Order: sequence, then structure tokens, then C-alpha cells
Amino acid sequence: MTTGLQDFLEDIQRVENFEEFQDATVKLRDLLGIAHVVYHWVNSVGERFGAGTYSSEWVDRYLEKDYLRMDPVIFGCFQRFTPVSWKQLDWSSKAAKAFFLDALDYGVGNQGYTIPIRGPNGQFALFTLNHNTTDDAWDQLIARNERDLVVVAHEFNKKALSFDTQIETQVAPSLSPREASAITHLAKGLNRGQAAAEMGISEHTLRVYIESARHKLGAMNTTHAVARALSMGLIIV
Amino acid sequence: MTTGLQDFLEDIQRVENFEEFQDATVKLRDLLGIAHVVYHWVNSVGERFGAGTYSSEWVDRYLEKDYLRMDPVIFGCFQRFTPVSWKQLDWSSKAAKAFFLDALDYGVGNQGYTIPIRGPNGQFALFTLNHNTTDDAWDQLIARNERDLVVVAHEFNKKALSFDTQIETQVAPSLSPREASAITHLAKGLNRGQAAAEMGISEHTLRVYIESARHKLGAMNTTHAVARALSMGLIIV
DNA sequence: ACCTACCTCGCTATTTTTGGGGAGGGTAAA
DNA sequence: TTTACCCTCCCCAAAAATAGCGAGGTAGGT
Repeated sequence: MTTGLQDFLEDIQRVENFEEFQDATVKLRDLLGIAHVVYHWVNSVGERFGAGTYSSEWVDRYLEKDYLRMDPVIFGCFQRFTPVSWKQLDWSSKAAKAFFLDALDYGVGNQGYTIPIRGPNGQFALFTLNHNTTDDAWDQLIARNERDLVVVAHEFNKKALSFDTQIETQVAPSLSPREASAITHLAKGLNRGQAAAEMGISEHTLRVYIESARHKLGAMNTTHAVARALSMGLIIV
Repeated sequence: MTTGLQDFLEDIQRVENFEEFQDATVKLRDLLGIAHVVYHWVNSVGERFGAGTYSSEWVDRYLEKDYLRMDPVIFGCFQRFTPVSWKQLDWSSKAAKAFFLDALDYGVGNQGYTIPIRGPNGQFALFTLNHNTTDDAWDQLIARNERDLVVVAHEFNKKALSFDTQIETQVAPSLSPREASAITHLAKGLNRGQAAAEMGISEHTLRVYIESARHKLGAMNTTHAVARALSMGLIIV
């Protein structure tokens, strides 16, 4: 490691509660000499957990305005695995522009670098660095720390997972092989008749699988069941 | 870095074609002194790309038997972000046991460590180390290299992405805001009436959004559209 | 031996979704 | 200015999915 990030990793591993987790984001921010460091996640039922150096006003506003659904950072990272610099993202929509200006108003810097993270049961988390500086300066900072930051992000996520017992308790229901196939075929776009033919069973039987899968998944209808199975990683389309 | 993995990272970055990519897996295997190193991915349309040291017989058999759909490694990693040792996975089902024995027959070692990777457009890739040894020896090897391996896996994935131009060309269709909301509500389990009420529009209008989203996504029905939108990361439930 | 979970098949009636066809007004880029 | 895409609303008939009831057999674990 080229910077003090190696030592910082040891620090993260010693973190034992939320306050220390929060402190770690502050420490990393100061270590890198930037404006903000933020870790936050959204799980499959929309619950949230986050820590970071954004002002609480900005966090509140973000939640209040449901920016989650128009934030290009969220959107872009949801589609990638690789870390992104914010300027690579698509800010062309009206909503995105308004969001960006609003963020600046609340003290968010113009440059950002976000590492997306995926976890169990559809966990989706982001680890973000933010600062107010020029493109060049930012690129250099990122290039210098790119590799280490991936590791740091992973360690943050590991810690966060260890806090939230819910992610353990909220265990994904297990589908039987036939249930999983049935749902998989539906997710591929087959209707019940086609799926039944594909599985070599009667449509009636297929329906029983769908129903029981629906109940296991706590879904209100087939579409919901497919969506839940997908985001819980129970099926692979 | 504690081993020669640092140097190996430089090697990966110099890789320029598939053969060199393949060679890199062999080199890493020898560097670590283990039986196998494998990188493979599955994208949202089920196409595959892989490189590694498994015998071609095993690869063929794996594809032929559609083990993809019962392999606990795939299944477990699909639900997690964190790397897993194979023995942490659930091998209790009949199918899983048979699969494991079959794998051993084809020269796959009893110990494994797999790092799941998520990419754009629902890309899902795995980076796997495999060996035939005791639990203790394996745990030690992993503990020694854990952190570096994450970085190595990322670099492999970055290279793989740079090869497959398809992942660039197969650009995810963009949904309009209303289309995205409509699909999101359906994915949450609302029916059309409820979704329309939620969005404050008539059910007829909602239907137009669903239809156009369906066409954009190339989906055969609503359930398919939701499934595609989800796996392409176009909506966040 | 019993219980549970899984797999398979059937019926009927109701509700929902889908596939066609329309129409008008707005915004934004070319 | 034209073109294109987005948002909004409407009707109708056919197809599909759902809710509710039923049945029986197999395999595994306590």
C-alpha cells in the first residue's frame, strides 16, 4: 500500500459498533484529505444503513425527496461492478441535473468516486469518496488509491454486515427444485403453458409450484414472486 | 502484498487476448501451488466466457448436465458478495452431493474458494481457487492471500470485460421515468390498479407504460419485463 | 411409524392481463 | 419546423392468471 491505507485497514477491523464505524469514515476522509467519505446500503426490502461525513441535512433531504430513485450514482452503480468516477455517469436528464445542483447546495463536492458492493439477499451498498476539486487532481487521487480503496470498501462492507443481524435473520426462503425451475421459466418470459411443457408436467401442477413459491416468498402475485426470487438470488435467469 | 501476487497483478494488466488470459490462470495456479484457478462469467442472456485450469472434460460435462442450475457455488455466490470457502456452502441436497462427487471424479479438488463478481447489465462472474488438501491447510492458504485475491479477481474481471465487446454493445435500453416507476411498482407486487393509483394516473395510462417498457425490454409479458429490468439493473425494488 | 416436504394431477368461477385499435398535447433535439 | 419521444386518456374482446376446493404417491427425517 502506498499510503497509510494499510494501517487504516487494521483500524476498520477493530471497529466494534456503529459509532466507531462512523468515526472510521471521518478518519479516512482526513487521511485522504477530501471532503466526504460515505458508506451506505439498501437491502431488498428497502431498509437502510449508512455512515459517513455528509451533513445530516443532506441525508434528510435525500431521503425526503426520494433521490434514491433518480440519483445517477445509485443508478449507474447498480448496473456495474466496477468503481466509477461520477463524471463518467449519465447526468443528462433534467432530474439528474437538478439533483446535482441540490447536492452542491448541501455541501457535496463536485467530484465523486463510488465503489458498488453487492451482498447477500440482494444487499446493495455503496462506498463513496467525494471532494471539491478539479478533474485532474481528482483523477490523480483516485489513480493513486484505486486498488487500495477496493479493499477498504470491502472491509467496510464486511463490518457493516457484521452489525446488522437482520441480514442474517432475514434468511432467504428456500425454493424446491421444481419451484425454482417454475419461477425461472416464468422469469424467462414463458407463460404457464409453455413453462409446464418445458418441465414436462401439466399446467395444473406447474400452478401448484408457482403458488407454493409465491407463499414461500411472501409475494402478492407471480410477477412479485419472480422479482423477489431474482433479487434474493434464488434463481438465475 | 505478501506473496508474488503484486507482480502477478502487473502480468494481468499486460494481458491482451484470450490466450494470455488463459495463461494467466495457469500462472496464478502455479504461483499459489494449487490445483485449479478458474474465472468464468454468465451474462444476462446466459452467454458464457471462461478461462481456467479445469479439464475440458469437466467443463463440457458441466455445461451438458446444466450444473449451473444446481451448483451450490454458483447458487451461494449469487446470494453473496463476500468470497466463500466451499465448505461454508449448503451441500445438503441430493443434487449437490451428486454434483460434488462428479466434480471430484473429473479432477476438481475438494477445497474451493470463490469470489463472486457483479458487472454491468447483470453480469455475474466467479473467480475460483481450487485444491485437494485438508481444511486447515486450505484455510491458512486463503487467510494468507484473502485480501490480495479480491484485487486479483477484480483485475481478471476488468480484463474479461475489456475483451467482450458484446458487453458494451448490448447496451441496456433506457426506460422513461414513468415506465421505470410502473415496472418498479409491479416488481413490488402491486397490480395495475394499485400501481396506477400509486402513480396518480389512470390504469389505461399505466398500461401504455407497461406496454412500451415491455417492447423496449424485448419482453414477452409483464413478468418477463420486470425480470429483465431487474437483472439489467434498470429498476431498484 | 408418523410427519413433513415434495411431486403430480384435476375441477370451476372470477379477476386480471393482454393485444388490438384509437386520440391529443407537451418537450426537446435536429 | 419537423421529428421523435414522452405523458395522458379511452374502448373491446380474447387470453391468461388467480382463488378456492379436491386427490394420491414418494422420500426423508424423528
